Order: sequence, then structure tokens, then C-alpha cells
Amino acid sequence: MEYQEAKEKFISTWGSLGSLWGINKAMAQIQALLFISTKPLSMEDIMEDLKISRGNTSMNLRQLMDWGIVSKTLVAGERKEFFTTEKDVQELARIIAKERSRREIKPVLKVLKEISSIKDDNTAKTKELIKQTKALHDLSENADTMVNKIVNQEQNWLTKSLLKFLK
Amino acid sequence: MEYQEAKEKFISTWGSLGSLWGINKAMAQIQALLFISTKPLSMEDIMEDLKISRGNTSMNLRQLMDWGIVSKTLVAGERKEFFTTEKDVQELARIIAKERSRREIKPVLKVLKEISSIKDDNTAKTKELIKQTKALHDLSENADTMVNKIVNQEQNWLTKSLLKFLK
DNA sequence: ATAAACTTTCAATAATTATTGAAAGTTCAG
DNA sequence: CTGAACTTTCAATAATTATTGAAAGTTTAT
Repeated sequence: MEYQEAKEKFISTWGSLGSLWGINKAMAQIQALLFISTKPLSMEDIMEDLKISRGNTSMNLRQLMDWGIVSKTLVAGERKEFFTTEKDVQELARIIAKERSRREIKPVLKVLKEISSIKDDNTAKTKELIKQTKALHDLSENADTMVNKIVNQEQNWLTKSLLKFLK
Repeated sequence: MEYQEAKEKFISTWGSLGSLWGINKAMAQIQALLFISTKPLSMEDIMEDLKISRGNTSMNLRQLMDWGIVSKTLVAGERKEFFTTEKDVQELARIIAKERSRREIKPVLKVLKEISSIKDDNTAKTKELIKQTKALHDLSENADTMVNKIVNQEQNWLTKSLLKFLK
């Protein structure tokens, strides 16, 4: 497999995986392209490489910046803007976990808590609703906490030994 | 908040959350409905409650069964089929983690491994591609392993103490 | 074997989501 | 201040994904 083929395969695989971490295809592909690039890329570069429109590129770059995954870089002597992505996978994981927690998990936890706090009228169905939403709330909260803590370990000695221990 | 309102809120919240764990809205809503039901439900029951068509109900129930989350139950003296979902959240988490790993993560790991194994031609860009895909592969593999191991702890003493430790 | 009761399939359609591209907006060098 | 270089916005359109409903299929009771 040659470089170009490998590169395309990576971008398309990562792109289709976007849904797994909650972003769209173009967004994931732009990130993938930046992730394996050896230098900052301009909007022009990205449009050409991925064959997507200017508007699409602009909107998705903005979203990636909102996530905190991509940033603008100044390139000496150039008028236009250049972009780079976070290159450290550990840091990338940290950002993604934190953002997904904030955007998706926390709001759901809030709703689950509300629901599991409705007045118990002692009917079987109300009892079941309370019991099950509570269980879901607690599980989700624990999962969220664990993921964030693990991903936040500065040194990943804990992660490493945990992994060894759990194997 | 009354039962009916709470129930609807739960179903719609869980439904819109479907994307988070990789299934569609109707599928997630059916699962949610079964999850808080005190008894097995028929296709008719589900269609009526969620106001979705017969075909949609049938297809999504089948998918839920493929995932191993929903099963058919026989109700004495009834001709039609009834359905129930796994009620234990721990077990639910186990099934979901395992299925997502199998369907989505494992295939991506395979591709990442292939790509990170291309011949190193000593150009900077090839070196970067190899380095970054390798880093991504290793991180993803570790995350996948950890999630599965944690979720599989029969007794969750480990999870509990881990949580306490990490807090 | 028949027919009623039920489920599945799938082509058509609807709903949702992503993408384009041109116009409007911004920035900056001269 | 002007205009070239660049970016953003957004209505129109395309692509994708979900849903319907009726016909075909299956099962079961008699």
C-alpha cells in the first residue's frame, strides 16, 4: 500500500467513524487530514484535498474550533489562515470526552434525575419508572465520571497499570 | 410532573440519545418503552403508544433482538408475540459495549493497523502517517479493552472502588 | 385444507441532515 | 479610503436515512 492510498483510507475510515464520536463526516475528515499533515493547512488546501466546497470547509472548521480540537495558526508572510489539529491522542481523547460529557451526557443526566424524582403514587408503573430511570441515571453518571477521570490522568501510569490489572 | 408526562419525557430523551450509542430514534424509543413497562408488550401496544407504523415497529424490534437487548416472550393464552427488554442496566451496558466493539471499533482497529504497517519510505509525511495512525490504534485498543473489562466485572466491587479511588 | 390472526418485506415517500456556491462580510496593504 | 484577498453566511439543493402501508408471507386453530 502506497502513501496516497493509505492516506485516503485513513481519512475515509476516520470520516465514517465520525458518528461514533458524534460529529459529521466532513468534520471528521478535515480533522483526519490535519492529524496526519506535517504542516498547517489553509482552507484552500483542505478544499482541494477533500474535494469539498468552501462553505462546507469553513463551517466545519469552525465547529472543530468550537470543540477545541483545531486551531488557527499564523504562517509567516501569509495573508490567509492556516489550521492545525491537536496532535497528541491522549489530549484529543481528553477534549472529546469532556465535550461529549458537557453537550450530551450532562443534559440527559439532568432529565433522568428529574424523572426519577416524580412523586411516587404507589402504582406499579410509577414505581417501575422511578426505579429504572434511577438505575440508568446512576449507571450513566458513574460511566461519565470514570471516563473523564481516566482520560484526565496526566501521567497515564494509572491507566497503564489498570489496563494490565484488568486484562 | 405526572406519570404520563414523565414517561413521555423519558422516551423522547432516550430516543434522541440513540445516536450516542449508535442506534436510531425509533429503536431507542421502543427499548425505552419496554424498559419502563411492567409487563411484556405486543407489537400493537408499541405501535399505539409510540404512534409508529407496523412495519417500522417490526423492523426495529428485529434490530433490537439482533443486538440481544430485546427478546420475545410467550404470554399464556395469547396468539401474538410479546416483547421484553433486558431490565438490568449493568447487563444492558455489557451488551451494548460488546456489540459496539464488535461492529464498529474492531473493524476500525483493523484498518488502523493496516495503515500503520505500510512501508516506511523515510519521507516526513509517511513517517507522520505511520506515527499518528499507530498512536490512534493503540489508544483506541486500550480504550476498547478497558471499557469491556470494566463493564464485564460480574460483581462491580472493582468498579465501585475504582470510582472511589479516581474521584 | 382453509381462513383468521398475525408478522415481515419492501418500494414509495417523507423527514432529516449535509453540501454547495454565490453574495455579503471582513481585513489589511497601499 | 479603496480594492484585492480572503472568510462567513445562508437559501437552495442534494444526499442520506427513516417511515409508511399494503401486499406477501407465516402460523395456528378448527
